Amino acid sequence: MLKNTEFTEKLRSSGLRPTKQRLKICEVLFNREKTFHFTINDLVKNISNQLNEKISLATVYNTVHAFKKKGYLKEISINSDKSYFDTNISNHHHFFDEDTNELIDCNDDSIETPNVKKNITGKKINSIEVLIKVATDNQNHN
Amino acid sequence: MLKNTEFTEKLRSSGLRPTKQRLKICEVLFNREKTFHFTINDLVKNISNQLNEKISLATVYNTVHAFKKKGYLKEISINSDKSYFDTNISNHHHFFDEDTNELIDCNDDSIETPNVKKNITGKKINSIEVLIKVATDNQNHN
DNA sequence: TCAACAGTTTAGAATTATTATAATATAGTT
DNA sequence: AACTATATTATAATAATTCTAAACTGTTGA
Ligand SMILES: [Mn+2]
Ligand SMILES: [Mn+2]
Ligand SMILES: [Zn+2]
Ligand SMILES: [Zn+2]
Repeated sequence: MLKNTEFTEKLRSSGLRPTKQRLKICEVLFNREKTFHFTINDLVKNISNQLNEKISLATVYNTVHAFKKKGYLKEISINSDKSYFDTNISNHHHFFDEDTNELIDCNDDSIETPNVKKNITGKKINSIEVLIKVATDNQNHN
Repeated sequence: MLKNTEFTEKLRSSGLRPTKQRLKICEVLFNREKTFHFTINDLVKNISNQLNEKISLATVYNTVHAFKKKGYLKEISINSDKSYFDTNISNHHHFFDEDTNELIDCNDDSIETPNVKKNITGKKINSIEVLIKVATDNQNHN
């Protein structure tokens, strides 16, 4: 549970001005026990629920992208409809529940990061991510 | 190299009427030595290049989704901008070159499908896919 | 053979996530 | 306080995708 002044410091130290919009978004995103996944729309709803003031949609996009660039968020693409963001910035993998559209972190005891035996020449590996799609086992034969 | 009559049979056997649009799309997608990845826009361009007639965008979308539903194509989400489709329907993994936005199949000697040690209760695993993002190793410190 | 009908194609409109614009406001600095 | 770079905002623009509803076509069975 970071305080407001700590967010201020964190933002300033990464070259982002601690505006009241950014501080509020920090509260919503990082004042939590557990990490979580969200869409921009989820975040906009959370902001108007948990806080009195409104933050413009453009600012929410700007801030999320700024936080991603600074490494405070990760972006996850499951389908082309919308982007998911993750406050868990550690290297980890995901289950995606196709029934509920829910994204769930894999623990280390669920799966291990696979070993890349041959990489593409001249390229650096930026990330290795496993996505496990699951659904209820109802045998649909359409 | 399948012939037109073979595509006709394939379509009919999966409950899709072999219209001339679908047969043309089959030619463009499946009359190849190697599998490949494409976007809807790529496919539309290929159609107007390789063939005389034009197929409406709505039909291209309809057909690609129908083929995906029948298991003749796979959809891959790398970023939220657009969907990629894959004529390689086998279980395999991908490199994504962030410099060129190119999607490249992993061979079995590049990576092995990771083992899922614990699945979510009551759910069936539909797919396990690894995505390796690579880029040129130029040390950008912005 | 051919009428009937379900399935398909199509142009264009609608939807939706995201990005761009450009005017206004604010934070940090002197 | 004044200055300047940054940030916010409402709104417009963009772009991928889906929807609509009218016209067309493949299949079937009388
Ligand atoms: Mn889709
Ligand atoms: Mn994006
Ligand atoms: Zn996660
Ligand atoms: Zn592939």
